[in-house]
Amino acid sequence: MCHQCNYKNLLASLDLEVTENRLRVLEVIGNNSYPLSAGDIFKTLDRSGSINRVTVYRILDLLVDCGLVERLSTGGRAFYYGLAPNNYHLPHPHFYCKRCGQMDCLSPESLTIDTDSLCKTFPGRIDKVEVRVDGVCKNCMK
Amino acid sequence: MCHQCNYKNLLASLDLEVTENRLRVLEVIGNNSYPLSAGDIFKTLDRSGSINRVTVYRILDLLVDCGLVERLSTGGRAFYYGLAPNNYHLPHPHFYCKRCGQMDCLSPESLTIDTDSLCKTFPGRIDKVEVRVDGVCKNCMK
DNA sequence: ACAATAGATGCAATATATTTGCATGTATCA
DNA sequence: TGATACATGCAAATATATTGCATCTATTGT
Repeated sequence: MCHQCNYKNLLASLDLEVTENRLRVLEVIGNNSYPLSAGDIFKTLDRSGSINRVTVYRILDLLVDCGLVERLSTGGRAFYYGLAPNNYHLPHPHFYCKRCGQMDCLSPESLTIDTDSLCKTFPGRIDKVEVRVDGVCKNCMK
Repeated sequence: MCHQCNYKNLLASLDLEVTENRLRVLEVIGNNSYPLSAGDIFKTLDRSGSINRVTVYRILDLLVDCGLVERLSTGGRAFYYGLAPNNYHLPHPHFYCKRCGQMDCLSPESLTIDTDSLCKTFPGRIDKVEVRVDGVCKNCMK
């Protein structure tokens, strides 16, 4: 998703303490081309150096709250995490394979949606619009 | 969502045994104007006459598998269930209030999305496209 | 530099939603 | 009518996430 972001600066610019663990979580998410579950992230990190599962959850909550990371719901039970949309990464839909559980990013143009009129008329607050395509991926179709 | 459906016929037409419990689950879902969680459905049913929580889950799985009911993911941990789209109920997006957890149906026109080109070019199988708007509802904004 | 404070992390326990195994009851079919 | 398949219930297990509390670490004010 993003190989050029300076995660240290990103954290600092949001007045968040720049800790090793936070950087590691951000890097795993940012270096991956598709969203990962908290469990995936934990496993990856724990291999490269010990970390507690709860710490991962807490850092994910933090990063979602501050808008750096996007929490995606799947057709399955776990949330998946990817870099949040920003100037360089446009919002885009995701594909979720119900067979292998992998989530893929679809291109921002693959499914376009006009949210303007809804946002104008909706009598509450709209934070985000999530578009997820469910099915079976190429690999699992074989 | 639907007050005219004949649930007995619906089940029978799909070669499913028409049991009291299945009818009750279908009625709760169908008579409600917004999707409900398995827990909500269980509580409603258990008040009007005993039923086991697991039975509710199993019936929901069955109804989703046979296409009568749609399983929706939320920004929260539980799935919500509503009548599946059909000739009379067009597919439509949903609004999820992260504060009170209520899910509402949005009109099919409120957010339109063109899935044709994706469906034609996607190298796997596409079963459904789920569009969810997250935010805070009118009530909770007060 | 140093004590005081806030924040980050870890560990154990807990919560929540869902699923599984197995026993029993009920409907359907030959 | 008996055999079989399916539906249901109960208890236990599982998967994911959260909380409480203790401890460690970084930051701030002096």
